[in-house]
Amino acid sequence: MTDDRVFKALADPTRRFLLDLLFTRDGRTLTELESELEMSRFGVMKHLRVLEEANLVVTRRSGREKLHFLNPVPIREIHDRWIDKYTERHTTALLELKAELEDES
Amino acid sequence: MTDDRVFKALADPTRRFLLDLLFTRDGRTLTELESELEMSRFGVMKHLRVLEEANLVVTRRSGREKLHFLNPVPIREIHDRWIDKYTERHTTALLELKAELEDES
DNA sequence: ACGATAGGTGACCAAATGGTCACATGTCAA
DNA sequence: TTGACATGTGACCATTTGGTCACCTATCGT
Repeated sequence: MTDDRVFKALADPTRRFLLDLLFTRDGRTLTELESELEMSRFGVMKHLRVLEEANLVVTRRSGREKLHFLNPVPIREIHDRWIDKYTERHTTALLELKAELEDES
Repeated sequence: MTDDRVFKALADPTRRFLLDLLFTRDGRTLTELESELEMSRFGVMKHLRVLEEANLVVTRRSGREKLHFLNPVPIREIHDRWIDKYTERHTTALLELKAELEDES
């Protein structure tokens, strides 16, 4: 199963935070990402490698730097696996209701 | 973080298979789900508990039976976290292209 | 009432995972 | 060309996780 890498990659909070960082701005280098985390460079590197092998992050080399980009395709595939077209409207409605309730509290 | 439970729950292939089973047909009991897996009842029970705590599965008791239902809401939330509305069209197009390519091969 | 059936708990073990470090390679800039 | 900087590798350790089992409780049908 190739999807296993994706889910394993998403299982760690640090890796999700890295995706969040790349979601706000793409094309960052390892050292730039490292500066946002309370962790050694090696730890961050390991996490980025896992994300890359899961195809959630794609990279491009530029001289001695390696630029990281978010790839949303695998996320979309997760969605499509358990949300069928018929009930999607319903699910969205539930989410909006939940958001409203949380705003009030 | 409450989302941590969701991602941890999805990280295991057995749990994803359980979700697949419930996706095809809801309202199954523990023993019915167990019969579909090569694992002891206790293993399946542990997995179902993790899914339930992540709110990916909701349950209802009926006598001595416990019925399990798939809840798609957390899946939808994952999607919305990293797919912004603007690029969603683009991602869908990529997926369709990928599906076409795989059909041909 | 009572055996059979459905579900539940806690302890326990092997394997996978997250994190750090010493050390190494490649590239920039003066 | 040489020192500083960006990235990479392998070994290593503590913790978490997946799985099983002995034992227990609750409910059904007869």
